[in-house]
Amino acid sequence: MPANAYTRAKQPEQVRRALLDHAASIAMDHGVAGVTVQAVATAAGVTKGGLFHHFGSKQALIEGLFADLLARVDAEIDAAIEADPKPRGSFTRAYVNAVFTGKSFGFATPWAALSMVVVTDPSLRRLWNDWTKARLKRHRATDGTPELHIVRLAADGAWLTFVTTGQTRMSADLRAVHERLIAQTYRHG
Amino acid sequence: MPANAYTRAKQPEQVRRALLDHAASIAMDHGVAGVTVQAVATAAGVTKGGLFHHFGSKQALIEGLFADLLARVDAEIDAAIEADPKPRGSFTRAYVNAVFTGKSFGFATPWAALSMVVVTDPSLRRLWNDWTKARLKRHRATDGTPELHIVRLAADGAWLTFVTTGQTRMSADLRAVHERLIAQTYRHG
DNA sequence: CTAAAGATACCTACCGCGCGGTATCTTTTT
DNA sequence: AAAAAGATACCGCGCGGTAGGTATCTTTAG
Repeated sequence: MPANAYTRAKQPEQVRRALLDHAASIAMDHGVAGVTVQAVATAAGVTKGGLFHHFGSKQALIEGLFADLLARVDAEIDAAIEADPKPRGSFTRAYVNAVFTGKSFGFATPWAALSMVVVTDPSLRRLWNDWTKARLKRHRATDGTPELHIVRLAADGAWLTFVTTGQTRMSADLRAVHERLIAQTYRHG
Repeated sequence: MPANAYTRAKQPEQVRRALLDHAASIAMDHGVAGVTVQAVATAAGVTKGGLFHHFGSKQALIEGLFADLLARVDAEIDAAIEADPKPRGSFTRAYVNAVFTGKSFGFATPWAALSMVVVTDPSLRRLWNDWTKARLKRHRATDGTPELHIVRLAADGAWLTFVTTGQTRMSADLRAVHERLIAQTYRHG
């Protein structure tokens, strides 16, 4: 009934969420270059001014998006580790599975677009490095071997391959690599 | 002696080279975002108009740069394969060595910055994919096993790690991974 | 309970900047 | 003379960001 966006009910939490969600969506559909302040605001049904109220700068928006996505990955990996009966290599398995078939970290996620800007942007790079570093320290007892390290690196490489080939679905080749890497986490060094 | 760039001797080949070289240099120093038409032209001692005479668009400049760098990598890898006494895994070894310590493809090269735009830009992506595909087909007899595939993927992953951590030199950790991967190319599946 | 007062949410309108690109001119080369 | 090489001056566009207004919500004083 408002007809005018001015007079509608104010729901800051939902607007903030909408901004993050649409930013992620745009990144997925049109690449990171498509993530402009104007585009995100419009998609979320808000003006640029409104966006800048929630995020003081574009940088802040990107960092917010990144942190949001990272938190989901974190939860997903924790859940996977907990469900894994075998402690040794459990983190590596969770990580590999997350990369290949994860709901929040797999190929068909905003990460595909976002991972590129992570490389570019120093502050995002720091967030990512802190995360990996903390994870590594935390699972050093179960996943500290060089063999498992290489397995994780290979998963990263597969990820890179996927991104550069621009596929939308996993090829049979990648599936084979996935299986092989998982199997490798059960081998003893 | 010219004082005025107008009256200096014209050497189109060298100017073209200078444009590509400085574009690469800028990409290394200031990231891919720093590679603007103006910046490249100025660095090469030419105006924008001059640059556009050699490259009809920025896209053409980037593609030219990419092709140029790729050609060097190609040569380096060919040389490494030829110098390798053992045929089995020779391409994988050449590739891994190129990634870790290569003069034209390693960490301290313009590739670190350029690889990001490769992911973004569809046409560059195609060039890269064609290259890898051709290489893979060519060395299928000696490097076609899944084990070697994973080794190459791990090298890519290590490369990604290096880029995201923003280091300028190789860590001891990465050196260890390098050795391990090379060793793995000598193992029989 | 009510209404003023303040904070919060959001919009409209604008700005400066640097980008890629073009048109046209001058000089050199062939 | 003609073509190539390069300079100069300009343009439009979209970007991130700002200023100041107007709603709605929350708190508090009477």
